[in-house]
Amino acid sequence: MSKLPSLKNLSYLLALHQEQNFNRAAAECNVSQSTLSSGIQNLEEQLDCQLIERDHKSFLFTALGEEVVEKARDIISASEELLHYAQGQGNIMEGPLRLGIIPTIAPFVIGELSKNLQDKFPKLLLQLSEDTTQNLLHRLRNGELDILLLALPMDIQGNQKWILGRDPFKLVLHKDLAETVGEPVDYDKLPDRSIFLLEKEHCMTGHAVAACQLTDSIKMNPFTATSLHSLVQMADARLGATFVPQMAIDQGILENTALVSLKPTGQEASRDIGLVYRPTTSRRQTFRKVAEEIARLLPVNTLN
Amino acid sequence: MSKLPSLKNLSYLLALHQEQNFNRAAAECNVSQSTLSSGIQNLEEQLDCQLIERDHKSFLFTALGEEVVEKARDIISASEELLHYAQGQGNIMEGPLRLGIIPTIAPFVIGELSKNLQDKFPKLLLQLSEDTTQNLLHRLRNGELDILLLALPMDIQGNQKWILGRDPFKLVLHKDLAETVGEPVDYDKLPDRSIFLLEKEHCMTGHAVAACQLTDSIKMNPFTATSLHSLVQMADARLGATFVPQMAIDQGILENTALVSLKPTGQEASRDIGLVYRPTTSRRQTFRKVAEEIARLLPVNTLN
DNA sequence: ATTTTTAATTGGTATTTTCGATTATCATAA
DNA sequence: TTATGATAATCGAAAATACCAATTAAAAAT
Repeated sequence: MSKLPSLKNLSYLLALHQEQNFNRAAAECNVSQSTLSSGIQNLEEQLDCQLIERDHKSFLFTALGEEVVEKARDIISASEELLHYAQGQGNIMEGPLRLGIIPTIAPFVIGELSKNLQDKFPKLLLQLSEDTTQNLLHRLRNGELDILLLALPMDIQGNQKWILGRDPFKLVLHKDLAETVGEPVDYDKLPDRSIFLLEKEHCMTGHAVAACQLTDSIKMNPFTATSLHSLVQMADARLGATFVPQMAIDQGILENTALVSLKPTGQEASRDIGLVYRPTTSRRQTFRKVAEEIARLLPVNTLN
Repeated sequence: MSKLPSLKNLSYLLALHQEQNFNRAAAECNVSQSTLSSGIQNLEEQLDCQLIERDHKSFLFTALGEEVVEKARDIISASEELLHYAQGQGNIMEGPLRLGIIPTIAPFVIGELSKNLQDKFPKLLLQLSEDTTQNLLHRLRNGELDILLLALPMDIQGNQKWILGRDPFKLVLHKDLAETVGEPVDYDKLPDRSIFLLEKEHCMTGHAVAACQLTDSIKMNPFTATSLHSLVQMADARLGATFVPQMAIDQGILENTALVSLKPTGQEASRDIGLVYRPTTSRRQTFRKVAEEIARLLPVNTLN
């Protein structure tokens, strides 16, 4: 049996893949450029294959090299987890936990969540990161993040998920406008172009449109906001109506406004909230406990 | 950041766990006893925890040590897979594939399967192992086997599975006896204690009894056989009736006998055939192709 | 033409790994 | 009680390796 590749060399490869430059990668690993260079050559010899194509000035990862990087990432992160686990004496609720959250969820859960986790698991070091779904998924894959709190349905690529709960959408509008619309909501009574939404980078836009059966509706205004708080301000200025998730309302986003929230048409106008993680993780138990904490904060908890 | 544990030391730990003896473990790893001993100590220092309790003569793995072994196994096998993958230039259908099969499936698929795999993937080295479900699951966990072909439903512990297809049970009896029973089968017309089954180590016994709704029936004979071929011989000797899976009949197990097969009572008298693998594997693609080959050999193919 | 940037190479040093021999401890047999 | 055998830890020397600084080689930028 040939010798296993060393974790050190694999980590050199990962750094090189990330930096795409020997010097920077070497600095990243706190070794000299020559060390990293020969480490990579060493690895190629051991694996008996070409990982990068060199052209005397620059280089390129081969297809096989890219795949080796993928697998190496899993191995390195599993090793890091083992190290951390053992050093924590088997206490799974200890050490850093890097959680990524999309912007239409983050502001309405992180306050309560970090307080509750701090109380229950004081040694857990929660590191939050707010970004779009696509960026978060990329960073999860990279090993830069451990778990993601996303709105579903969504293509989560090769990852696994737990559905934590449901978050209903509410139609939010000025109370004067609400009177002319009445309940149940009849979108036809709204003026054309009077529904404002977030930029399409935010998955909530798609979810709200789908959930409320408004695809291609003339009612929608082409101007898009970058945050829920902007949307609320616009609605409060009588510019029109918008959709706001229940969790934002529960957190008081409508306080000090003249806005009211109505139940939209369609019996299931809601998004699912899910926790997403790599299938190769060895920290399911840790994640599960965090999942339970998050689920308790949601408008509708469906975690079984 | 503290240094990652070396794969070498982790493999020493695994060997020690398997052999429960420093000398044998060292021999297993092709190193001296002192090397292995200090490797373990080294690992304990790096992980900053006690993995084994020593009492100057013998030793015992601590609870934490056992858990570290579990995680280390995943890391080592992922590394082996990476090595193998890269050395095979990314060809996933190459090198050894260790497949475990239960005795009530093995004889009826391995002939065709190994022939087909040999034809399609000549570089794939299929290594078969026949054992009971429980032993196979243990060996899968150990990293001793890569995938298992089992009959389901079954507790497959933390593993993952694909359902490949269905295998109906048939009631098999001597043609003279069959005349007195008639169709549809009425078990009441069979003499008491005239149904013979396999030893209870074989999961097929439970599956057949459940599928045909015969729990605690007075019709069953307490004598149990160790193989399907024995059962068939007994039925042919007019000792009674028995259940035989369709795949065995398709393979001609009833040839040169005076036996007939009848459809048992109960609309779903069948077992599922599933392929089971570790959730941490990185060879899903390889396994999937094997799964497809196996599914094609089953009486009812349900692999989607 | 010169300088800068990049990765590979070289040669020497420091570190780590490994082994064989030895020691210490215990269980068991004589 | 004293040998004997088995075990795991320890020690010191030897071998393997990992690492760095300096250099080279090639290309790109100035």
